[in-house]
Amino acid sequence: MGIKGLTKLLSDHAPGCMREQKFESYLDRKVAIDASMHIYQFMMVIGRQGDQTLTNDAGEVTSHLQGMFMRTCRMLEAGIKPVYVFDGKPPTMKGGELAKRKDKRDEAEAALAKAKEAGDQEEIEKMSKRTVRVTRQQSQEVMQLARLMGLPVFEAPCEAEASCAALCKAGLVYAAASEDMDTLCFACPKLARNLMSPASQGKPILEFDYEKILTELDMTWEQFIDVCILCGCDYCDSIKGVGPVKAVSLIKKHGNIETLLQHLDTEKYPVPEDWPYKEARELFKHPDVVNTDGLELKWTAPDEEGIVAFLVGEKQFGEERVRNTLKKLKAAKGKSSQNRLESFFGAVTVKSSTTGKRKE
DNA sequence: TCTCTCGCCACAGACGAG
DNA sequence: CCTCGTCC
DNA sequence: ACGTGTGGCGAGAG
Repeated sequence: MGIKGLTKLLSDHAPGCMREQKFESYLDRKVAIDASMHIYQFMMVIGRQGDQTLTNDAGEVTSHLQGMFMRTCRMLEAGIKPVYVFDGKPPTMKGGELAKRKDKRDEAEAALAKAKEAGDQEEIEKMSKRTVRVTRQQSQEVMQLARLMGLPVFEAPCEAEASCAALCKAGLVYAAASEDMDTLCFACPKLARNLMSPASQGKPILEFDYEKILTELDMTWEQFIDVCILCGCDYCDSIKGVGPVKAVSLIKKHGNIETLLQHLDTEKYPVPEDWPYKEARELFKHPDVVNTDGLELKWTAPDEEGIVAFLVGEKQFGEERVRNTLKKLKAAKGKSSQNRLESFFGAVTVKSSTTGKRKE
C-alpha cells in the first residue's frame, strides 16, 4: 500500500506540511488507527524462531494478541486515546496488484518448502515472513481484546485508511495515526507517523497537514490525487518513465491527467492499456467509509477480569504479567490526569522526559 | 555528467534480567 | 547504557 | 483469507 515516493515528494515540494511533534503533546488526544496493519506486522515479527510463532496449547497463534496488548497499553499509558479501525473488503480494483502479490507469495511458499527440506534455518525464517496471513478469526480476537480494554472499535466497510480519514474529517479524532501515505489522498486533515516509535527508535512524531499540502503545492485535491496516481498507487498501474518528479511538473503544467494525456509523448511514455485512472480517482474521492453522522466515541476503563479471562484463560498468557501490565496502566492514568491539571493551572513542570524512574 | 526511474535487497516488537 | 532471551 | 513500507544501492535510459 501507499503512494510511491510521496514522503520525499512532500519534503521537496511542500516541506511546510510536515511538522515534528513531541510525544507528550499527544496526551489526551484521540487518534484513529488502522489495526490490521499492526496485526500484520506483529504476526511477522513476534516470537519468531524459524517459522514458529507464539501459540497456546491448542496451536492457536497468539503473536497478534501479545503485540496488540502491549502496544495498546503503551498508548493508554501515554494518555493517548486510540480508536481501532479494521479493514473490510478490499476494493475490487486491486485485482491487478493482487495477482502480482499472489505470484510472489506462491514463490515464497515454494522457497519455504525447499528451505525446510534443506533445513536452512535462515531461509525458513525469511520465507515464512513473506507468507504471513492474518485470518478473520485473528482480527476478531484483536477486536474482542480492544473492546475489553475499553476502546471504540470499527469494522470499516472497505479500506481502513479511508475510514480513519473520515473520522478525522468529522472531527472525532485529532489525527489518523498511520505509516500509510494513502491516508492523505482521502483528504485526511492530519496524519501522524511514527506515533509509537519513541520506544523503538526514538524518532519524533511526524505530522502531515493536509491543507498545507494543497497550499504549498498550489493544487486542488483532485490535482493532488492525480499526482499520487501518477506516482503509483495500489489501484492502477502508473506510466513507465513517470515518477514523482515528472508527476508534479506534468500536473502543474496541464492541470489534470486528461489534459496531460493529450500532450504526452506516448512513444517515450507508454500509457497502460485500459488505464482506470478515473476509477482510482473516484475511490480516493468517494471511498466507502463508516458513517460518522451523530457518532460519538467513548472510552471506558479496561475490564480487567474480562481481559484475564480471555488472555489467561483462553490464550494462556501469564496471569501475573497481564495483571502487572494493567496495574501500570491504572497508575499512569492518575498521573496523566494530574499532568493535565498541572498544565491547566499553568504549572509547567515537564521534567523527567528521558528516564522515568518511579518515585520514592 | 546529471537526473530520474526501476529493480533488488534488507529490515520490521516489547519487555526485563543481568 | 547495553545485549540477549523470552513472551505463548 | 486481500496483505506492506522504506531506504539504500546500482543499473540503465534519456
